[in-house]
Amino acid sequence: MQPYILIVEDEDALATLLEYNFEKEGYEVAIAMDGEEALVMAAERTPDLILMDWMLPKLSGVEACRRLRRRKETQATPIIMLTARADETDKITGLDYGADDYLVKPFSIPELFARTRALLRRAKPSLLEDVIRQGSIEIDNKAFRVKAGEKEVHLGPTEFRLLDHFMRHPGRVFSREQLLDAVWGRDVYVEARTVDVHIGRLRKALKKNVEIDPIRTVRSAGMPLKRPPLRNYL
Amino acid sequence: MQPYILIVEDEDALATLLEYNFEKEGYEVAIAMDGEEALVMAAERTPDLILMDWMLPKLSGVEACRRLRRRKETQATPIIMLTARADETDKITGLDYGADDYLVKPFSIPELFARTRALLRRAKPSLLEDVIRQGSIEIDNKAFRVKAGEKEVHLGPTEFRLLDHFMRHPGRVFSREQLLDAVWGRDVYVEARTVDVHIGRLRKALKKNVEIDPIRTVRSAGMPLKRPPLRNYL
DNA sequence: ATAAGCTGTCGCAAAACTGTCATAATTATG
DNA sequence: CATAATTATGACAGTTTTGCGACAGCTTAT
Repeated sequence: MQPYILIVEDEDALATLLEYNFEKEGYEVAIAMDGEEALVMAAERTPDLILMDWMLPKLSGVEACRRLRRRKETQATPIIMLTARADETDKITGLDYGADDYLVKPFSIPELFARTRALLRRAKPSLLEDVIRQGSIEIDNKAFRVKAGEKEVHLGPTEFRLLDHFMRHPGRVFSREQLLDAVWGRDVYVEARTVDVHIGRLRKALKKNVEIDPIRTVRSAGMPLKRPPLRNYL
Repeated sequence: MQPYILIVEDEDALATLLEYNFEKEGYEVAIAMDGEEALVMAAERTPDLILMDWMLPKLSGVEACRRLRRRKETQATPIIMLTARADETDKITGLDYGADDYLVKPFSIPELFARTRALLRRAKPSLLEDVIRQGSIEIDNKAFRVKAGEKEVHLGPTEFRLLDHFMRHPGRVFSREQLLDAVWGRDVYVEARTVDVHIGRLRKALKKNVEIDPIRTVRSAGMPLKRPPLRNYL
């Protein structure tokens, strides 16, 4: 499953920016606007990682952090602190507050991702697992293998990446353009219909071992709509 | 449906860049090259959000902004200002000009998206909502799925958009013309009666799993009145 | 150099959707 | 209750879009 991240940030713009980026990266995101809300939300559903601002209304990040540590469920949950002042950083990672890492604003999104992944890898390696399962299909990014049903299936590189993309975004519908962007890469000039061909190849390869077609086609008609999408199932 | 954004920017390169990115992100985009055009276009069709350059030919962004605020339709429309100079920023969000947010050039596209989403969430949350439930019907815009009762229903693109439109405006009555505008798109020439046919198809599709007809017909007369409507029920 | 595996394009057939009409049903009205 | 208005629907012919086999160009392994 996708890692579930709780972002605790009162500044709307930053919260949204983070939410946007994390979601795009494949995380499931929730936002709390202050320390109290954070505690409530964390209690409701234990996050896999918490991203918390140092300064927060109602209940400061420090205090929230401390209380989270007291609860059994969130005791080991990785917490990354965001702080505006570099001179606070020492204290943060100290034993006092129990944050696992910190970033000084402004920070770069890629760096945040890197640290997030690092902590997640340590705390919940399974979440970053290279093996994704979806229904009766299983894809292993590390070993470059795919199993459908029980048997192993051989896919070409492109089909593999395509399947991987679908598996990482279950249930979502993508337009040919989006798939080209995500699977072929931006700035690659390929005919949009080419996607169809590869979808076809992927389907054919999977079909041999799987009953129902895992890929659903969503049609869109001409004029007013701009999305002729293709999507992953379950 | 997709949020409709009006971009007011005279510099062609930037305008195109923005258009490209927003469309890719799933927005419907229109571009105005100067302040006057912006006013005209905003009057023609009220945008869900306006992105406006600070410096514009004919009518400055500031003035355009002010005038937009005077009109009832655009009074609450979120406006993001783009400015080249950081030292102007204070004034922008001040009460004087009424912009809701601003960005200093150069800005990053993700940040622009983030702020856009933030403002839209505040102003029109329903626009960003992916799944809408209404009674026993559920429509998922991300996955392009519709559930009625418990079962999944397959709809053609037009029926899907039609249902989506109804679901987003529960209880409201629309004339055939309004539906054509909203669902088919402006400037599409289709016989008004065609709406009936699609309503029929939609009904038939839903009927299979839902007891009562969720779409109510409201009759009205021809000439003097402009509303022979069809509407969504609860 | 040859074979084998992949890729991106085409083109055509199949399938899915559309918009109109004509006709049946309904609802309003006097 | 009969008539006029309006909407519901089945049928249909025309389009648009997707599925897919065929093919030629490349790259890599042998």
